Amino acid sequence: MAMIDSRTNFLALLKELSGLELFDGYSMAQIEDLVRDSRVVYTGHREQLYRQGDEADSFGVVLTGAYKLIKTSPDGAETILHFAIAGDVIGALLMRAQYTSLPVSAVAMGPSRFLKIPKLRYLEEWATKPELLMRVQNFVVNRLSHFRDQKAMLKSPLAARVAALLLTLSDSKSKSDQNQKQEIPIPLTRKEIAETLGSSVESVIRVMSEWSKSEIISTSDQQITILNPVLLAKESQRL
Amino acid sequence: MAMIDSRTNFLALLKELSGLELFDGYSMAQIEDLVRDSRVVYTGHREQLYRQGDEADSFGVVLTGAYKLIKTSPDGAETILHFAIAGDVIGALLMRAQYTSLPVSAVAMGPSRFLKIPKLRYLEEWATKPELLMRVQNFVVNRLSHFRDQKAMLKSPLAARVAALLLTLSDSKSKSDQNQKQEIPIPLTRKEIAETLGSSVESVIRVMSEWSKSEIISTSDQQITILNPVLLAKESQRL
DNA sequence: CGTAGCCTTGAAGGTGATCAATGTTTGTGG
DNA sequence: CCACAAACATTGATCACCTTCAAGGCTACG
Repeated sequence: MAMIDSRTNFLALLKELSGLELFDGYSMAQIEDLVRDSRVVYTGHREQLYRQGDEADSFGVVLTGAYKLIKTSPDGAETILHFAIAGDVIGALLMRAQYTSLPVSAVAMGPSRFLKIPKLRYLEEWATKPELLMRVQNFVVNRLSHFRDQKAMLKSPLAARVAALLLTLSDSKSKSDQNQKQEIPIPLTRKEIAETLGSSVESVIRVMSEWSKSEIISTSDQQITILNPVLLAKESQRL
Repeated sequence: MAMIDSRTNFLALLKELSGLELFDGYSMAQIEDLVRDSRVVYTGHREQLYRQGDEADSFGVVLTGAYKLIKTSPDGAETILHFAIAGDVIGALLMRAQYTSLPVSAVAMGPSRFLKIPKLRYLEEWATKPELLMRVQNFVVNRLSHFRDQKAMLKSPLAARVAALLLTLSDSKSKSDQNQKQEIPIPLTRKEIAETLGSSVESVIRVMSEWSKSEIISTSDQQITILNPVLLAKESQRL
């Protein structure tokens, strides 16, 4: 179950927050104001942080681990809309006006920590600071940009779309965009890849096992490693 | 060619702007501050308002008509990402930081008018007003929400996706969501529908001519009318 | 030790893309 | 105002990519 830790060394938390892009340049005191009344939530693997349809009464930041944002169709099919990794902001755009219900669920991928900030805090503190609003927008812009890229690849064969997804996810870190091998920073199942691309598990598996054979990628557990980014990039351009 | 009208009755323009959702509740004087140095741009059918890759040095509001936001792939394929109708804000999220190049092109669908506001104005006026930023965010949220809905339908048959698109576009107006027939407020070709859904013209035509025969929709020129919204909604739910 | 989640492989079948050809409407320049 | 080009709509035939269905193995976990 999700556990709430209200007693964690508060100073340590502030320090952790000040390392995030979102709060870059803010003083500890300022950050303290912004996250007052917030709580750190621990979620285990596959545990729900937010449930689609519930009232949107908080937003927050991913501290460690990752969450997938899922939309569940009436017929039970699930679509993954976004992978939120550490530093990512979730739900901020819903914090306005009256009642809003969550358009998606958030589910942890592996043990993760999330800083849950109450809606009131947003309305009173965040929403009055243009600089902060702009920073939040940054995250939205990134998400929009992913949507754009994925939509533009709708007519490409599945292999190209999978390749592009893997490259994007590894780029998130973009430590060294050399021809070196790159790890994908989140544990990712074939099913999740399929649900992200609107495809079927089996098809994704067929595509990826080819790459495993030709040593373009390798998987152990659910850690995918891109062994040959150059070849994978070539795959992503296939017509 | 695009024409710029810097002498239009300025008062009339202000009045027009004050009728937009974006400026709802703002005084003429306030609006005047926000749009100082802006120009009304006239674009003809199929004419480009913005070109993908160009520098993002302005943003703005659609006054009349409509624009489609297109992403062109290196291989020449075009994907339509968004239909911006009157009142919609375009490009605002790009108005920050240093240099940014436009991720999409904007092309007029029929004769349209656009209020082009210089980047500087955004940075100095808009970006300092939380209330205004939140309003702009509203438009982004809507766009995100469309992306979500479309992505969630990726596994549905083409007919369902076309139906959903038509319903969404007619809902934009959402004057009366009765079972009455509804007009789609923008001239729309089958090719554009295909490019929106990542499909082919021929397939879209096959789907839609069925509906024409069964009197669910009708087309004259490029004006599509939904004759039977209920049946079309049923189509959109087909597995 | 049994269930649940994940991975894999094979076979069959369908949806929709592609190619090709033609009609229709719109727009443009002589 | 006519002729020609460009954009749009349509229909048919073929075929590939993926989905679906089925069955089995593997690992983790209570």
